[in-house]
Amino acid sequence: MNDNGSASRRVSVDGVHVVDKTADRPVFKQIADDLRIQIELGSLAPGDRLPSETQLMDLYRVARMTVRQALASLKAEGLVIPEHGRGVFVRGRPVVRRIASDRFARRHREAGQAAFIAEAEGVGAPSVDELEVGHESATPELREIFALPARARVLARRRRYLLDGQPVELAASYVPSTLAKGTAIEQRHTGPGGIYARLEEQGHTLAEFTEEVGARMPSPEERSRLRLPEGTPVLTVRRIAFDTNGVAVELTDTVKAAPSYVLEYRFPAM
Amino acid sequence: MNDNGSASRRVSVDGVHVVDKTADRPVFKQIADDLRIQIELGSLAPGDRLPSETQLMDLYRVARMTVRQALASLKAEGLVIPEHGRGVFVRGRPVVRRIASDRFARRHREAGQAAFIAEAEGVGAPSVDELEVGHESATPELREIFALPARARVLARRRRYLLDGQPVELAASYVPSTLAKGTAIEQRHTGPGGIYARLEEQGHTLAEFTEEVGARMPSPEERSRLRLPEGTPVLTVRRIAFDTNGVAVELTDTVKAAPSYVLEYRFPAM
DNA sequence: TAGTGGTCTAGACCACAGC
DNA sequence: CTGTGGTCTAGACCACTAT
Repeated sequence: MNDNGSASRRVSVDGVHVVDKTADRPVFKQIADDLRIQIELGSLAPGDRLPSETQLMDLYRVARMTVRQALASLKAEGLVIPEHGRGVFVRGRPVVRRIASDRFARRHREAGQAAFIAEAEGVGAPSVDELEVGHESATPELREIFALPARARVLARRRRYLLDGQPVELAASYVPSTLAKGTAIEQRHTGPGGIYARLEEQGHTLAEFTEEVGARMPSPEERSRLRLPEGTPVLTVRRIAFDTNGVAVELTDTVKAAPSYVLEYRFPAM
Repeated sequence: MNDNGSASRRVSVDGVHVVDKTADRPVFKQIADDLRIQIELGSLAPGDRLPSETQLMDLYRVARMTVRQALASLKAEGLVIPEHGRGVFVRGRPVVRRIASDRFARRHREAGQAAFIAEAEGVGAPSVDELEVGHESATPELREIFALPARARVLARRRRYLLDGQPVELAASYVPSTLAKGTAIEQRHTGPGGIYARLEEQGHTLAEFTEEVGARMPSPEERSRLRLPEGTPVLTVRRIAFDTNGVAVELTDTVKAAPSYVLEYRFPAM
């Protein structure tokens, strides 16, 4: 577990947790290890407050910046969350939302449900926020995916999804302007079944979706829009819808708070 | 982009990048913003060295810890990588490995290729490392998935995968001991086609896989085993193999360095 | 040897939460 | 008001890299 084999020792002498200041392993890492072990073993349970920085200074006989460096490690690992003026708390297990890959099944569209609504079923009250709809010039990447000529335009729909008022997902959808013109896709409300239902009405029967899943750290803007604590990565999903001619007709990029989501896929062993 | 609207200003006076120490936005965030913008705009390109901490102290007229806090933000975002004694460098775009969901197709097994080998095709020289094989008692979670009685045991295979000598993935596979007993699954080398081929030989024809994809920050142990720089999340994939009776016969948990991987899935629009 | 980042100290003042 | 974490300063010594 330790990089160099010199384990941190949890020795208590007169209430002082002794750290070995001469060891190869930095003191702040020893303190972080010590606290991490207590979290993993449950003596510091989810929701519990860690000792205050002042208390930790006394406990380990170190300067405040050393304590803060140990806490910074735990924040970066996503184990604790600091709350200004209140304390540092052990992060609770997030409520995991399982998202199954049948969320785009035609039966949902026919039932008038857009994908996010189908996902949210039974989980909470879904809503949409910060909706921006407009035509814009296609990036080179989008032009390639949609096989569009130079200077082509796309209809972009950017929005934030909320569940019970909490932001959970950022999404940006793109449809070639030529396909969107004159349809409800250009409207704020796309109608029952969402974009996909409107595309099918226009004769673009959908045949297949592809999804590319990745993960990374959020930008500061994404962190604030999703109200993410420090040390929380995001899952990115790029979904492309293809019609029966194998032509890409729609692309959606989504960004989700990672530890709160699990994406489920199933495929035959063929 | 800014939390409070007070933009950081890149004003250069006598070579000093002025930050507003009275602004609401903390100085270290203003410095981080400044550097982030230069990275995003390309005036600091991937592989470039940032100004040294000493230079940044002079540039912004702040104490060293303030500079270090700004750099710590950029590290946590995964934008830069510090190298002791050399400098802080802009992280290059990682080589993305696309992993398609046909990697478990029977044709690969029949061609004698295990999944990781099929994945690595054309990417580099794959190898396996730190292989541990042994029977152990099943966790409650595994007992539930495999529908095993209390005190049941599983065969566990833990290993690290390398590509061109670089660690890229940690994996742990589990098969109920009753299914693995007496087969090559208990051996270090499972033979052509891997575990799945052996299970099918035993009459457990595979029908379906499910995968659950998530992301989180790595533990210190995972960071060191995957040689991950700070600020790098991991993708977690749990795959379960079901036989034609709908019974779970194998489970594999994998942990991959996130920004280097994209998982691809495709499914019909039905 | 000089320059770099890594660790640590001992202070200071501030903003926020809760009594 | 007290206690909490957030920010910042001005030093110090160390370990690593490159020359």
